[in-house]
Amino acid sequence: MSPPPTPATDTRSRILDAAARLFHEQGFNATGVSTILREAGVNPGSLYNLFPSKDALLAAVLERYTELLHPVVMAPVEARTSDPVERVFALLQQYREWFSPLDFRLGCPIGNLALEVADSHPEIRPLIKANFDGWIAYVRKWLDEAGDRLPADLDRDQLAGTVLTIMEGGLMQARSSRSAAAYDASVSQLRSYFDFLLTRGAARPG
Amino acid sequence: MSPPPTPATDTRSRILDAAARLFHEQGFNATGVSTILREAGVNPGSLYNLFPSKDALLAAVLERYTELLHPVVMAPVEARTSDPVERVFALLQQYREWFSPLDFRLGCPIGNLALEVADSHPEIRPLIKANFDGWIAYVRKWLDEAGDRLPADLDRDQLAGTVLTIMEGGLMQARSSRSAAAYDASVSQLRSYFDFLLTRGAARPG
DNA sequence: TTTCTGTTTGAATGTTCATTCAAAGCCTTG
DNA sequence: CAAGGCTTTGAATGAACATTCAAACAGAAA
Repeated sequence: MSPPPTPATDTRSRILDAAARLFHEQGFNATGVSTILREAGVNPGSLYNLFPSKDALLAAVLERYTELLHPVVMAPVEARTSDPVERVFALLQQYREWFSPLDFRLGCPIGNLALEVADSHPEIRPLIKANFDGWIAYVRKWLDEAGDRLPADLDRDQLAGTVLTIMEGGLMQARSSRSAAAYDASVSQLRSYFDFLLTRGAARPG
Repeated sequence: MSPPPTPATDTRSRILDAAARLFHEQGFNATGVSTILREAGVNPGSLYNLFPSKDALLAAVLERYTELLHPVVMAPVEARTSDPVERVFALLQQYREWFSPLDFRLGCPIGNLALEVADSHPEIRPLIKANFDGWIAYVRKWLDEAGDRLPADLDRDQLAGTVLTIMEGGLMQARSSRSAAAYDASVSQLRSYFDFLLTRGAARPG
């Protein structure tokens, strides 16, 4: 799973760290390779020895996000609560806690890239989709684990996707207003919807 | 309301049309001024005579979107149905009809810019927020018009914001997967939530 | 016709961009 | 120690970038 410890591993990590941070803070197009080089403490030749192009570096950053989804995003959520329904809201709460200290100046690193490079970089789009799919799969798993607390006729795939929709759409508005209110509003409405679903699940026949 | 017909009015329109289209298709940073000039059939001096900078041009594009919100976005929706609740879903349906013919290659022009330039261009962010606020205000108005069909204790501001969340978050996923499914899923869950709210409104005491 | 204001022309500017490459260095293997 | 292959160095390259400006032009006013 982890690559062999060749001399370039450190360099590769430093580049990926710097690139991921800068792409998140400034966007892909607005981040110059020279800035990545400076922040990573590396020369152009080293970067281009490891990554054939800036686009390939972006691809590597997105592959890394996929790898980090469990340890960085999902494991802390699952450690917070064991109730599958509460895990959904713990996940949404975690994003709030990550971004509200910065007044929502940054958005979701994947979502930002999704809107910036989705149709200009055909080879990147699948990597973004893979991140979204992985994220949704966890939510979907939790909804499954909720079993018959949720209505039997509920489309759980749809609902899992909607949780991501709420997170991304809410974060976008929070960023535009530099305030948590819009994010909280959407999460609060989702909670209200879940309350309804749980009532309907509890009232099931048989 | 409309500017006086000075000779530069046509030029200004052509530039704004081209810039709006290109920013939507390619993003702000990925669109070169030279491309805008070519597509608008205009020379650099003309553009810089009317707009002091590329950033100022972006600001003008966003002001124009604000002006077009009613005639282009909301009036067609209000013409489609007079039922205020159905207008919410007609609005969401309209975005689907705009973007599905292009396989969701483009996203919401405002949303795209929101994530791309929100924190690098401080003077632009309020213009994005104004667009969002105007959009939400229509939804909010419709929710008001629904009167006691909706529960009295419903936070209608929150719900109106959530409708935008669903649109933006759904569109982002539709773009990443090049498919309407993710968008439809979120709209469908919102419909289910509205059905619940309408039931609860109808069942009100008194 | 002359003057004036606003508009357009388009070549030129200087900067920043992603990328290249020959040379030097390092580290492992024989 | 010698050989060979990654790895790093960092100056150099050419393209694309946003922007400028002096000069030409257009149309209205006097």
